[in-house]
Amino acid sequence: MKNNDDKLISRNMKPTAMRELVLDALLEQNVAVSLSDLEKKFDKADKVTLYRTLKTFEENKLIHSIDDGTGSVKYALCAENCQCNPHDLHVHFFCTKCKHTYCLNNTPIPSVTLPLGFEIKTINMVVKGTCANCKK
Amino acid sequence: MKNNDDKLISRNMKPTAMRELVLDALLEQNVAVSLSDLEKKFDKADKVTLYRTLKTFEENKLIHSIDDGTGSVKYALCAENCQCNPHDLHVHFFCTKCKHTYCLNNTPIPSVTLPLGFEIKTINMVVKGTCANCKK
DNA sequence: AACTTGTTGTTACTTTGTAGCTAATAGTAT
DNA sequence: ATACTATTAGCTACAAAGTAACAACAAGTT
Repeated sequence: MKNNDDKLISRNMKPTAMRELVLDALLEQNVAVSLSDLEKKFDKADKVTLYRTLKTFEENKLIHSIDDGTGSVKYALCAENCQCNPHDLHVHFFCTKCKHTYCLNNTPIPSVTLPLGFEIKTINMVVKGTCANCKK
Repeated sequence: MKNNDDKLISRNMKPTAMRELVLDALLEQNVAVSLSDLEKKFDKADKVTLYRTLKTFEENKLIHSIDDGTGSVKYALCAENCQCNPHDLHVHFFCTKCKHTYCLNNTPIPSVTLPLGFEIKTINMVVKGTCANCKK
């Protein structure tokens, strides 16, 4: 628990009970989670509070959001010192069978050359298909 | 108008008035449009009809959908003989200033190497930043 | 103890996307 | 032409996601 507090503090957030709980939940997952996933997990907790907890985490770059095309945004932990710059970003994978969204942390987003005058700030790259688990 | 009919017919759709209208609207745009954009444009037309027209177009690969992360799916015309396979796909660009979503038709999606066991079906790649128009 | 600031809970509303039914239209066979 | 069939269009209604506004609470500070 102390560990998680440190994570929160080092990202300039007060380590409240709610935040510890949500951070714990994120830590024990190997796939990205949505707001409604969290709602199901903590069915006593308020939806808006969870929502704001995620937003706060995101603002402080503890987690990043993934728009995987399912209609609900997913969230996953950032790497230790991530600043969410384009070169920090990795590819995400959505499995159409198990409906899980993975961070492919070892698959950086390839660089693209844009037309003249277009300036990149960030990239979202989602590959869809079947994951290693579902292929078996 | 005959032109558009051909486009519809060659993609196995009956050239109805509604479809011609929507196709026209898509043709005259150089940016991707959302359902609500169309609703504003044709404020006499029913939202659900527009919705289904887009769905039909998409199924028949006349247009493709783009999830640009704004929360509303955008649509844009496919190239003449597009089959929407991974190698047919191009990068999309969302300008955070003018809020327009562009098809970068000349910017194919770079290939990525996935971890073992992951099988690709399709890719969505959206670059966000400032477009050439807004940079000036 | 009173004040300030940040966090949580409640309610309520907007926007997207969509299902289900009905009405209109058109294409086909008698 | 008429009746039958299949598509397409319009209407109503609803669920889910995201979020704004405000009140209640907690915690730290003078």
